[in-house]
Amino acid sequence: MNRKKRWQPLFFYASISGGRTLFFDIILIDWHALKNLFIRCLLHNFTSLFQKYLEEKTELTQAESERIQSFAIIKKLRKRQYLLQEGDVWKYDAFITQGCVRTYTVDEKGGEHVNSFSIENWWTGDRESLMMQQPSRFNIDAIEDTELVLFTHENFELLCREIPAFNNMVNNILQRSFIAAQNRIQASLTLTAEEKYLNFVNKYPGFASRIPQTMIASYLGMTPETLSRIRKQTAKK
Amino acid sequence: MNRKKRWQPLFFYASISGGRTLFFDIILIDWHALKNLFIRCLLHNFTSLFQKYLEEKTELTQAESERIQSFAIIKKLRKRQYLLQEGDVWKYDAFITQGCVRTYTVDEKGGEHVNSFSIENWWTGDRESLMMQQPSRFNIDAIEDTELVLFTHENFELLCREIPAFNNMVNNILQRSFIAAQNRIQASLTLTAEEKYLNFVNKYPGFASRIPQTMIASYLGMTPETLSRIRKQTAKK
DNA sequence: GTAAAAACTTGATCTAGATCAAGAGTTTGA
DNA sequence: TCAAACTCTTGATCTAGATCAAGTTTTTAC
Repeated sequence: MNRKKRWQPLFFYASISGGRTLFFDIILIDWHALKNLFIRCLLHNFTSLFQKYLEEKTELTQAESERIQSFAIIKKLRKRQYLLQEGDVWKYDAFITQGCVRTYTVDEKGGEHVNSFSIENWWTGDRESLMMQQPSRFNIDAIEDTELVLFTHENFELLCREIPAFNNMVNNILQRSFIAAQNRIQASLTLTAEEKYLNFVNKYPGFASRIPQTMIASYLGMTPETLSRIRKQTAKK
Repeated sequence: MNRKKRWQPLFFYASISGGRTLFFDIILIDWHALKNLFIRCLLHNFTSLFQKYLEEKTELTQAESERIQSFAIIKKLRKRQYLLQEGDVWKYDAFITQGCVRTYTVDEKGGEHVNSFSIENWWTGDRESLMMQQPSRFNIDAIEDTELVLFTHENFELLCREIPAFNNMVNNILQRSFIAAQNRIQASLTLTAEEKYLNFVNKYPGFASRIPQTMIASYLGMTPETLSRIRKQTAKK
């Protein structure tokens, strides 16, 4: 299992009648950037991903769906831009339509500890700050350029009360988040560093190639050096 | 902060008019057992604690409250008795009225890893097994003699649908559980063994004297030996 | 296009906490 | 009531992963 090289060859060729293949060119291409480009081209309206998510997760009438959309606030983040900074009170429920975001704390020595990653089709934010209306201990910033749909918490609660299907969806997400957190605790208690990494790659395929290793190491509770060595070892096998 | 001795002296004496004190006797007494005895004497009906909890957490009509009680299944566990065993599917929502329970996994070497403790006024069970209707990876057993109120999940969901206040309470618990799990992850990533212990004692005063050290060590992700040494060190200060 | 800043790798050394072992105290159950 | 089974403590030793340091590659920004 070799490290995915960022730049990879792309071959251009044409198949001509008679079975011969005419070779044009090879260029080196950054697959990840290309994929992002495609996704952007396809999404003429980037909230449509949220629309699609709602359709999958819930059964809404047209009116309900429009009601939800009417409360949606669209937000774009450039890479490294903050969504939430430590000390601020978080006031939203946030759904990611495109991109990737990390939630982390900074300790007194300046070390960053990644608490979670969130990508398209996931929710992000600080529930504790939101619920208790207290300053957040977390920072949230964008790992890639990111697009979100925000709801103020008042609107969000209103939607929960008005639309049972929406409420069910929220409940469901919360349960899954809790289960995921439980599993993470379990992993951190029982697994070795190597097992933690393999478990992560296995559970979230795609994350590993998209998120800087330093951050993954932090998420898994180890140093970047250790992760680098583990990757080297596992690549051999 | 010295280790709490299980058997402690209790002095019997009387104050006589004129300021003299008449001394009777000293006996050694197990405060913990005595406390439990008192609690049991006071609770002529042990579901009343659940009743009290509901009254505190929610605003229910008399009818709603009776409806909830009508679905309640009372269960008693002796110390060490299982509530759930690995491989079984968990089908309830469970509220503890008295006692203490632990949730843990067993690894292939036979080592036990405590995932959580739950005491009076808390909920317990395996959400993952319940939600996905799949065999549980967890064991739950009683650390002390324990009394619970169970609801089958169907009844529980019925109550959630019927009684908005009940639904809100459940939502609230879930949010708090999720926040607690997040904080635990945070602690396990950032704190040293000693800090983890102090954080635990600080956050859950009362747990430390009630739960065997081996289990606390496991919960905190360290060996009993390490915890023993930490306790010795912090006692000095 | 290029210099500065990040991100990643590799090696040498160190340390918090694990493991192993053995004794003392406590609880359990026939 | 007493032996067996836990639970806790303490010491000696070991090790996974941290820390420190220096080189290489990749990304960023002017």
